[in-house]
Amino acid sequence: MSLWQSIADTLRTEIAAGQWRPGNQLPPEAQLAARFGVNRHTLRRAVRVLAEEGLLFSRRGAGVFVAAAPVEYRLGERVRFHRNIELAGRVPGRVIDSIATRNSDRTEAKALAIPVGAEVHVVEGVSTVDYRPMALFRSVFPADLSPDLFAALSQEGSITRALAFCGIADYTRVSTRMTAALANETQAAALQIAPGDALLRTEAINASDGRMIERGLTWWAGERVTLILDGKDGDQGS
Amino acid sequence: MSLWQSIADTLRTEIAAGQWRPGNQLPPEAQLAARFGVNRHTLRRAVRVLAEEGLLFSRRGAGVFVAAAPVEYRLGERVRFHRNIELAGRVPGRVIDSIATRNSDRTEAKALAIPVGAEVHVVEGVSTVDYRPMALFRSVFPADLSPDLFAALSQEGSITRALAFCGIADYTRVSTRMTAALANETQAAALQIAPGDALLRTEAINASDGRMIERGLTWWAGERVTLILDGKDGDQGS
DNA sequence: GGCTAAGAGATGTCTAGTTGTATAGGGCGA
DNA sequence: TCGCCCTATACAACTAGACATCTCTTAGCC
Repeated sequence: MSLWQSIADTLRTEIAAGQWRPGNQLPPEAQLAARFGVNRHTLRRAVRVLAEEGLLFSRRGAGVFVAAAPVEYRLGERVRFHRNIELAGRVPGRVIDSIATRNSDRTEAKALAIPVGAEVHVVEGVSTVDYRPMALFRSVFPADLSPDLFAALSQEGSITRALAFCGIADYTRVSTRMTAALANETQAAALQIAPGDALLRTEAINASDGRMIERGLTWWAGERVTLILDGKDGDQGS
Repeated sequence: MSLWQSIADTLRTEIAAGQWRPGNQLPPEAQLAARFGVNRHTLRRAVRVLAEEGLLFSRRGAGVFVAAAPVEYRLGERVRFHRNIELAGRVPGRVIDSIATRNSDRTEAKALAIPVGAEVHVVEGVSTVDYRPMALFRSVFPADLSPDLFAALSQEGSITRALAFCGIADYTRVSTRMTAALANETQAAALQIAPGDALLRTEAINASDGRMIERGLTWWAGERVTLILDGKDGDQGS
């Protein structure tokens, strides 16, 4: 067996044994290389394999970390991404790739109970947990909710905060639909998974004061998340 | 006489004449093959024989080197592997194969003056000099020395540094026992010698501030090392 | 308190060079 | 014919070093 394979095995068993806890940072590559008595490149190969297996992940400039078990994401009546992730002891993050205003299509119009072609703001991006991409999202808001919404979405990293800025302090989930899908190349690249990997697609509609305010489409990296529906919450619409 | 034999003879006499000094790197195989006007495989056969004789050793990706004379390893009151080897002008190294926590057996408990079954950390690996394995070691530490010891041992390549990290800045040797043994297959493979070759087995107990902190078992490759006891130091126990 | 600059330290990537190993085949003598 | 020596080629595995890029912390300043 090659050197890097035995190193990978050693690290794997150490992680399995709990010597390195999920979320913990491993020693720097140079130190690990010294410990195993190999060149840094050889160690990196072992780390690469473990990263592909999902056991480790590395952040340039920061270090190598033990990947956490799948995130448990609770779908209740009030779903707040940042709060949800923080409650799980993880570090939430959002990267917004684009914000645009355009005319709604039929599906969006029906979901938001607005006329077909009415203006909507569309926000697209990636949600991260512990600095790893976990989901792609596309949120659609009626443009007439507030004249400030577009600016607020551009400035705030959090949708909840943007809505609060526009006077929408609270909102609840009206319906959630879930389906499975396979990642195409674009999605796979954004989520750092392989094309053809499993995705969990959710469509959520949020309302405030009886008015539909958001239709959120989310594609979750299947292997990194477990969605949880409990109690009476969850699937109410159809 | 075959080509490879005459090449081996040539190299042997050159080494004996001091043309290639101990520790020096030989030209790459390709260059040597060109010099002798043979294929690289033919040259490699000559090198292989000299390596089996102990005159040369090769490191994949690094080169072919002239083996050094036996290391002189001084057993004083303060024994520090890295420092000791560096003082001899060699390159010290340690490869840690495993780190584990388990319950102590009777022998270990007695040596460390702890209750039988008390938790100990056990570090096993290979000590190298000039990138060649020179000894197998097994160090046992009381687990209650410091809660950080396990992590420190995992991260540091040096036991001295790991102990220093846990606040044990200095330690001295309480006793050293030495016996001779024959290498079994496992040991021979790890030390890159032949089964049945001579081993030197030492048992050292180190203490700091009157507290036993380490029991170190070491199996030295007999032909690669000369242990030196001088003055009043060394064998104090029995 | 907040902002900026600087620096140390970490990973990412690239190039180059070296040994290890596998495969295939020619030549030669017992 | 068989075994051994040697050539030839290719690729895998590993080392070595340099440099880019990013992160994180600290110090200094306003």
